[in-house]
Amino acid sequence: MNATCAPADHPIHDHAPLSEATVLRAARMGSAMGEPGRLRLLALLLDGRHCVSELTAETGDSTSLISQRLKVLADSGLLRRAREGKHVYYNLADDHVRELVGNLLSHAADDHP
Amino acid sequence: MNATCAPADHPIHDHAPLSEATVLRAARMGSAMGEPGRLRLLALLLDGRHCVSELTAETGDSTSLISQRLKVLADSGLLRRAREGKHVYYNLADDHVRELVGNLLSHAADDHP
DNA sequence: CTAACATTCGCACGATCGTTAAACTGTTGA
DNA sequence: TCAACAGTTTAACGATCGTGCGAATGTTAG
Repeated sequence: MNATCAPADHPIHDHAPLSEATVLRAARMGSAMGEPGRLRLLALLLDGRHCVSELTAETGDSTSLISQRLKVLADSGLLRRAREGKHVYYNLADDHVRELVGNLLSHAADDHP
Repeated sequence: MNATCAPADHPIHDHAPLSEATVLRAARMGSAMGEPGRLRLLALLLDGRHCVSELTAETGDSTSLISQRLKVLADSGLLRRAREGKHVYYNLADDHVRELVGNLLSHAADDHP
């Protein structure tokens, strides 16, 4: 019945206006970052844009697999795609994403040194 | 054969020393954040600690389900757990995590306004 | 012991991952 | 123009993993 647990201990933060759609979009991004293979691609892309063949060479995975992973990342809004001749270049969507990925990796890095 | 795609266009960023273990830990966190139910819990916890029964009341989900989700979040390193009498309080692990979750949600919020 | 709060177990269902093979798309040279 | 080719994407399939539910099990206070 009674929902209050702590006597009086409410830090009073204002909720950002958290719509359901926002939660879904954020979860999609989190989920996209939440697989080692895709996260490794994001890490490589912190250095700047790369084309699919570069990424296949750097990771050793098949072109098909890399392409599928890139699609998930792009669909979630983390990557942007640009065709240039025979090659397709992928890049982090913006600096906000760059910061997000950087923070995630750095937090994981100095979590248990 | 030839791996170079762009003539000469290398932004020269220094890689953080990105160990495999770091990638796995980061992916685990991303994956934990990557499900709407769990992300909603993280959002609620931005305001400060909450006990399981509070979260159950605020979300309308079953205690069992909330507890399972909290376990995934805690195991990934995002949450800390503290028992206090009959209640178990959960809180974001640290300010780094608070920033991470905040960034993810805010980026998703103003992505497609 | 009982009641309140929380966690864990077993199971069914759906989602996701990687592989293989086929389909596109754009470039190059006869 | 057309055919051959490199680069990339898509489809189909089996295997694996994750999610949520309900029941059973802990844990703590009175």
